Amino acid sequence: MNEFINYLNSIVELPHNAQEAINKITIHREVPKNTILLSHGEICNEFHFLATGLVRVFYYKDGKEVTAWFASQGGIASAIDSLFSGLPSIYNIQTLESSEIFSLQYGKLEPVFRDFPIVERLGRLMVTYNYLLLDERMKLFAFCTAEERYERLIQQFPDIFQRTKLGHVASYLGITQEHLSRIRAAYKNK
Amino acid sequence: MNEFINYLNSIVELPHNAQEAINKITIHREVPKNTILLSHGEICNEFHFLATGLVRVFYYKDGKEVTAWFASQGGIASAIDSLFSGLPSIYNIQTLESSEIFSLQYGKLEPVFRDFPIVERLGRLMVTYNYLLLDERMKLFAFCTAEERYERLIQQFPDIFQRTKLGHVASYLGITQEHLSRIRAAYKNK
DNA sequence: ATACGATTTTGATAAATATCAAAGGATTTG
DNA sequence: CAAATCCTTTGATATTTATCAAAATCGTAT
Repeated sequence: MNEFINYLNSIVELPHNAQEAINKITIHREVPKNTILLSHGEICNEFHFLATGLVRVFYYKDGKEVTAWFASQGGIASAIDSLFSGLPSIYNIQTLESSEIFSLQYGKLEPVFRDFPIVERLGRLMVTYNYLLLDERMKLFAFCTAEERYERLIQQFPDIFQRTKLGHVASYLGITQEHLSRIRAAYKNK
Repeated sequence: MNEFINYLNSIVELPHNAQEAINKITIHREVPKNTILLSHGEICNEFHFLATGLVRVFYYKDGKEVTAWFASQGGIASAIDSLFSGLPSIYNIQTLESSEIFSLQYGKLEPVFRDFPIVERLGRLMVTYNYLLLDERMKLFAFCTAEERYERLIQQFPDIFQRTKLGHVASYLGITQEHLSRIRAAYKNK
């Protein structure tokens, strides 16, 4: 039993042989800081569970990097556009800290789904949960100001500014680095 | 066989008995225009497939209605926050046209999942597909201007302006009605 | 057709955010 | 430790979008 299986079990309790089957198609490794796990244009066929560390998922818009997602301890990251479609991804995945990662090879999951319907359910619940997260984020963008988004972020991820550069966070919030810097400055005087 | 089962079959081919089981927990009805299918604060336990018509999913932000989603022919609509969590929803669902709707009673799905693992897969793929849709929408908001969002919308949903009021569309695009009106005006001179 | 209510557009102004440039601070490296 | 590089902040200005108010348009019921 490892952190990844632990995590999966917390969503749906898996029988031992299903755990084994998943372990067999999972790669466990320590990845140094600033490693590119996926470059855009490539096909993504794994998803990553972070036992420790920090990664970002980002894409390019008009030549600039835009952070789509951060994942840290206990979080997952992948290029879902490609993972789910089999087409090349627009996303890049990069470690921002040295990270201990469990990478599940999605392409090898099919027989596991077939042998263990419970894993199909696990997959459904995981996507569902992440849908809700994205829905939250969506609402935040659709009708909240940059400042409200900032507040929410530091609440959910208090140490993010200590762990990565401002520019990465700014694009995650959908604003420029300068604007984020000013929001933070205004915040200190409260 | 009906439109709803047809739709499900297009995602995953279902054996006949699974189709039956789903049909048994699905309500088929014609709903008049402007009907509220769900009010915020209620628990949502069904999701709706639109054979014809148009609905919007919306919530309140600072007293104002914000459209989160439109669904028309062949689309689905529900208050996913509640459907997936069992908690009261923040969303409202309203028909904008008289609509022919298949409403699947989500709470009765559990035994169907158990009897037919293929339905579990169907569920996973449906959530997955909708995750990708939401991801698209998210990217559109995170780093595209209102005008780019407008362009994308008329491309995907050319007749939306004929079918509902401007205000509903504006909040879907994350802008005010006035601003949307001006974008449209600027567009005509092209 | 006319009048009413609802919806959309237009106008003036204000607020939020971006852009570009430069100045400060950190951090790394020789 | 100093130089070089990278990152963050600050300043000035421009653009985008919101707000509030009024005018124009549309749809519908008389």
